[in-house]
Amino acid sequence: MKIEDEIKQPKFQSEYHKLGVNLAFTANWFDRQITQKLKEFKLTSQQFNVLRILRGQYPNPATINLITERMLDKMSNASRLVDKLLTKGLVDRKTCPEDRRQVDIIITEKGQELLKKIDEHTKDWEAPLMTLSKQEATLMNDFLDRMRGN
Amino acid sequence: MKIEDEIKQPKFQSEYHKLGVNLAFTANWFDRQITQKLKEFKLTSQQFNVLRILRGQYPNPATINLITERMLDKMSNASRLVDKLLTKGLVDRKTCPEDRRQVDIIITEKGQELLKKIDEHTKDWEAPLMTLSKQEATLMNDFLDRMRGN
DNA sequence: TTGAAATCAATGTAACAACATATTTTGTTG
DNA sequence: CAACAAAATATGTTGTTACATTGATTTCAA
Repeated sequence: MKIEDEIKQPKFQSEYHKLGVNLAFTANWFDRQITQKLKEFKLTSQQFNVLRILRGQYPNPATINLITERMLDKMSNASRLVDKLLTKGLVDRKTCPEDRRQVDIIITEKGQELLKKIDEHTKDWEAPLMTLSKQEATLMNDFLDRMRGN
Repeated sequence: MKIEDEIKQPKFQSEYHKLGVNLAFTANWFDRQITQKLKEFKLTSQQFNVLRILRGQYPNPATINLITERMLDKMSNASRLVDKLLTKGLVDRKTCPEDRRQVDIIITEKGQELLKKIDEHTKDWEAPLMTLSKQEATLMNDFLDRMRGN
């Protein structure tokens, strides 16, 4: 459905204005889908994001700093997200011996298994994106990159 | 900067996976920019969104339902957003005489003036989007629409 | 016409986000 | 080495979001 119909706004001031609205709306829509799917696994999309970062590091530990650097939403509080994952037993946390200001965080076996189970579904979650051809996806990635500035 | 560098992830499983991440990241980045700019006017981006919907209706009133239908984030609580705008004197609210379950909400003179002042800046806020040509913006709007499914 | 169902908005609540501040440890410089 | 700055993380606070529930009004059907 065209964005004009989704939010019942018959016309926009410009193609650019429309793009801003469309971008916000679509991203919100997409995130909501993912959030919904993750509910089954009792994870928020941010927790999922962190968990995947930790898997990417495994078997090396990650610090809070490293996690923050790689998160999609850099303002959110990695400390407290890790707390949540810790109480679920999905990560281990201990203070780094070399620099006791830092903490070393590692994904646990349980965390890896959870991710593996989720992996079986992620292809489906990307289905909406597959309405674009691979060339179009590449082009859109390029557009998005340029949009955030050279 | 390419998304790989932004979140320091050297490669993605597929162009589609990358697109999902890029979409989330860029939209978040864009919203954060707008949020920052709106701070000067003491509005959140959602309040701004509602205010513009009300201007679109003017001089007709809008109900909470109508606002919700047109909002970008349809899950957020239009009731409470209107509350906020009310205490700032940017909107008027009274129960609809024809159907006393509904409430009629209208943007005030003060609200219109605020929007007018903000209008002077919105072109600048769209600057990132203007790194795309008009054709590219149109194409991208099409991609986004398709992505949300025919 | 009256009672159940539907509609519209408001509210309660738990979790989360944004931002500022505090705490602990390390680095630096006179 | 002492004192101060910087770095890394944690915590406090205030406001917001998501979702469920409630309360009021209208609609509709028996």
